[in-house]
Amino acid sequence: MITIKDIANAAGVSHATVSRVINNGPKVGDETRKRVKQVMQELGYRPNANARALVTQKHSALGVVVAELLDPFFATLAHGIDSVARQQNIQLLMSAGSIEKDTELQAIDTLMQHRCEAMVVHSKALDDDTLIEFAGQIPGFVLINRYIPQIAHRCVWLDNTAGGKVMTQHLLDLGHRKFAVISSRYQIDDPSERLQGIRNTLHAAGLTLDDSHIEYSSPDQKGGEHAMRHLLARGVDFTAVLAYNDAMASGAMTTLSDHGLQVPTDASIVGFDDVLLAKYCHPKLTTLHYPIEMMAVKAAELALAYARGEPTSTTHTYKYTPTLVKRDSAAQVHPR
Amino acid sequence: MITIKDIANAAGVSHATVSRVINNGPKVGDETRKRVKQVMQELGYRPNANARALVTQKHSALGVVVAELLDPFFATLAHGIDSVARQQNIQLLMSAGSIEKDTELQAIDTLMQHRCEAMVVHSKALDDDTLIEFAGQIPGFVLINRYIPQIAHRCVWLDNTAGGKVMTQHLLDLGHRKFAVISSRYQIDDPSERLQGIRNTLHAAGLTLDDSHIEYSSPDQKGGEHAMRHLLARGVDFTAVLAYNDAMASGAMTTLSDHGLQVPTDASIVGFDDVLLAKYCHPKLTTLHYPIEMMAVKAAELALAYARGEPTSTTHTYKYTPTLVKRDSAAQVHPR
DNA sequence: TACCATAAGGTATACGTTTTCCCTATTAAT
DNA sequence: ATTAATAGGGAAAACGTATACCTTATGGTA
Repeated sequence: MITIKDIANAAGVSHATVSRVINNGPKVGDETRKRVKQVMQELGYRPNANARALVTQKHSALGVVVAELLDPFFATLAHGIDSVARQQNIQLLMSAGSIEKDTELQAIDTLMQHRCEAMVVHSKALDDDTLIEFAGQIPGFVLINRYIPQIAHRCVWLDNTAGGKVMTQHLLDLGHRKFAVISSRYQIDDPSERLQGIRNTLHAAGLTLDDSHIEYSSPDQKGGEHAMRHLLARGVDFTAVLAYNDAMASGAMTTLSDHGLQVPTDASIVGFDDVLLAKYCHPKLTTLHYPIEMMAVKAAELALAYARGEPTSTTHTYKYTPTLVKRDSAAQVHPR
Repeated sequence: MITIKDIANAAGVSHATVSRVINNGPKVGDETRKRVKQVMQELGYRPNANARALVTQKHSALGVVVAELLDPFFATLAHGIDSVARQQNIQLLMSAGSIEKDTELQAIDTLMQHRCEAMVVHSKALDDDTLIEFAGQIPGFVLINRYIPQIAHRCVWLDNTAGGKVMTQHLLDLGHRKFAVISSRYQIDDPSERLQGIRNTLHAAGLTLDDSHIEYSSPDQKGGEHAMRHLLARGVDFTAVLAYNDAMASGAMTTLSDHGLQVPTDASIVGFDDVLLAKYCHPKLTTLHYPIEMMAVKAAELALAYARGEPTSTTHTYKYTPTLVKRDSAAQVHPR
């Protein structure tokens, strides 16, 4: 592999000069600059990124830790990050953390070994303290989909409680009074925050949500089917279902349909996330749009800005709110 | 950041010994080894991956170039690669190449700048010669979804022609004789190969496919809708539709439904890829399963093996064949 | 006892950059 | 004409690690 010295020899200058040309540094004449560039071109020089990172003590790449690449939600997230990385001509170092403590930890650790200065992390398994410590060590450490007060200016997050509120209010407005909830069984904040939003809103309307009307399951299609089967088996009385996400909502609809129940005639259902699925399942899902791509872009920009040491407002915080997308799965309550 | 020398001092050994401990090298006594490890633990030592890559002249990461992270197809691909990377405890360097010559070139170039030895590349925009040259320079250069004879042992690819054949044969078996094809307008090999398979099979059955029965459009939902609109507008007579992929098939179904036509009663339709969408659209798509995850795993393993210089069979080639998944969108031809 | 093989570990160099400090002409200022 | 400033560029150190080569005990063997 051809190095800076080869260029220096071929161009009859010192390797310092070549380095200056590469970095558009000062102290090199127009003519020399041109000649060196010419030689680099001819010899097909490719700077050694590792040597560079070593001497500058920082890796130029943007590190990304997501839970699971397969999930369309994370694909969208990755896409958002990629778009700013590409725009700023920056490489992506990506790992999947699979919502397990060890894996997430290891993913971040590897990034640190590369002396990665900017990273966007989606962590659900690690505790606040651990993340706060990382934030202290890594200039461009930004969390996505998580809010930790102590490092609020490093968090780009969704207001789940508001989401719970919006979806519930929509169903209330449609005249529904009997609710069932299909939630995620994972012990992360999101489900409980959304549930809280739901509870608050029902409470304000003079209703309460009995625990027996909540079913917990895995946050995917299968889990949705499963949860709905339980709800029906237990004879829970409802006209509206609040699902943790679109996948669960879609699964629930499958089960309803298997039992001869029509959506939205016999029951309304509202999802969360607004992934592709929501548009293509039948009936089309009324759901909450999760502006994840927008959030990902913000997170990436933030991470890179912090890494560069740019003065970013520490007071400003990055909260996003999901918005209602009305489609066909939720309708006016059907009079019995 | 704490280095190997700090460890050496604290443990009262030379930094060479510390390095040996890190790499599980020989020439270090059990006791010393333990002590050094202890110190590393205490001081929270994190090896500098850049220094390492510099001195060893190679980056340990596995490079990945895909077209577009958003596409579930590539998400699945990425997932397959990630699974082997994780298993072998290797980091992923990922870029999106977006099927543009420059971007793909730049993605590979960046990977080379990092002296990445193993890479799985999905390139549709670069020409054979360019890729052959990269293969010559990079030990672990593996192409996925592309076949180039000169570097056959570096290619993990799908037999598109066989795919075209299988889908056509299935519809023939169901009694269909009037076909329409919805293809991709991109000038890459896949569409024409699949079309070739379709043509061959029809020919063997004594039928021909008139050019007017083929509609080219962008390979997504919108493209499928658009193509089907054209087909209907032009009054093309068909009972079966062969779509380039599931997204187009799904779009085509939307248009059919908008025109009051039932699938599969009025027209059968077969997709390609078997992405999530195929299972969740309505009716469920009969399609060809693209074993992309399996292929991605193979490609990643291959890339890493080549990079390590392991003796891999140069004679063996990695061709995969899509398999038919029967669902609800294709049925016995309806008697008029 | 003398010799050698071996185990354990140290010394020093190289990897390819960036960057600080220094040197030498040339030009501008007095 | 002399000095100061500046532009252009070179020499060398540093980044953190791996490793080839060297040194020193120690134990075994003839």
